Amino acid sequence: MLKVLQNIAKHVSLTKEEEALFLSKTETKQFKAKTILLSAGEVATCTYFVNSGILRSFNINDNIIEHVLHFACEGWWIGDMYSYISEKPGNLFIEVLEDAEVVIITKENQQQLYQEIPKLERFFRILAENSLVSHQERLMDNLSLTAEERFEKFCSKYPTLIQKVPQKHIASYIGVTPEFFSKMKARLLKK
Amino acid sequence: MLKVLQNIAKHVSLTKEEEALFLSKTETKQFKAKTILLSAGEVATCTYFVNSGILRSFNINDNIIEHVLHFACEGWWIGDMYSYISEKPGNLFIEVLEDAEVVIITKENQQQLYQEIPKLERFFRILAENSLVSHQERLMDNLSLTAEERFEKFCSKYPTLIQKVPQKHIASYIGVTPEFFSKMKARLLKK
DNA sequence: AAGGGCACTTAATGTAGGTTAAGAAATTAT
DNA sequence: ATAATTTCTTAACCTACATTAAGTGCCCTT
Repeated sequence: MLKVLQNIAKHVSLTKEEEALFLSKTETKQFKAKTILLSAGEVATCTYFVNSGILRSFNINDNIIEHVLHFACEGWWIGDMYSYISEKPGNLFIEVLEDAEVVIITKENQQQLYQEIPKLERFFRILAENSLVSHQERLMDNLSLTAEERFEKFCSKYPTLIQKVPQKHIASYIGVTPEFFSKMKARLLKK
Repeated sequence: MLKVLQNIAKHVSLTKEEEALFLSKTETKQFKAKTILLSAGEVATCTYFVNSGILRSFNINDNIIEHVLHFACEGWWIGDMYSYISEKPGNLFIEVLEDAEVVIITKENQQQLYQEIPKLERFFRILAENSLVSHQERLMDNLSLTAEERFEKFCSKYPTLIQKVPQKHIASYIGVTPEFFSKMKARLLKK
């Protein structure tokens, strides 16, 4: 079965007809690494589900410094929620880090789906709640843990990502500079 | 009209019967300042809506240092989402900072309400999405702004809170020690 | 295979914010 | 009112992490 449907089935169960309806309102596309799916300043009109590959969302501060908000690999959803719900230009970029296949839902179609399959309202509620919890945890971690502890937590939480994405992006996600990250890593290897 | 109902009406419209049903599944209580509504280690079984007064949620690190996750005053919802959805013991305390009147919904009742009034599923989806957006913004702010900038942002976002809650809690929310916060405030006043 | 960028490392130096400690001011309790 | 606690301030000193800068390795592209 398709990965999106499997993902939805984790929280709500759709009939075959509903699944077909859902799929008819989505589009699946392939993207090469380095493709930008969304740029800061644009209004986010879509939500993305990753079938394969890796994406990241990030913003750019003072036109110089990038901050990674989120990585998304197989089975994850990603988007710019702020821009999506406010329909205002957002601050996030969404970029393909590793060749990816992505399921795309436009906001328009998502709204229609909410009318036609109210169960999806529940699904996306649960998705938002879970995402909220992990953002809360990350926020508290940033307030109370050292960079080293945050890195360890990252490693145990996303073991596959460490080998696959440039470490400067992991540094950014953790909240340190690439230089400090490199030093910290060397220190950890000595132990 | 009651504040909770007004709050719900911002996103979905209920009939009189639905409103009555909703209210029948809630309980409104008064609490004195310093009351602890939820302690770390407990399973959160309720969500709270603040009619009046001020609450805060926080965790305690290494049994010493408190970190404020959230303030909630009139018209805000508060709870321990992690514990609430996982039904595991949580890390958060919820405390009354200023005598408060609080509308309480148990998880059990909330689940029933989802069945009986599917529109509430949408309401709480929107609530979670909005909360997610503000947590994302705060996370990025913690990564990219200085303490001073975060404080200024806090002031413009929650102007009423500054006079009302002990500044050590604001320091904690911002992510600095009370001592540094005091120094920073003195510096800002000189300008 | 050579050249040009990225990504990573290392090291010197700088700074935002933490820690410790002690006293002053403001609340709260008696 | 007075004592007791909590909150806030100030100041000296400390550290985790940032900045700058230079050098190394390595994937791309042609």
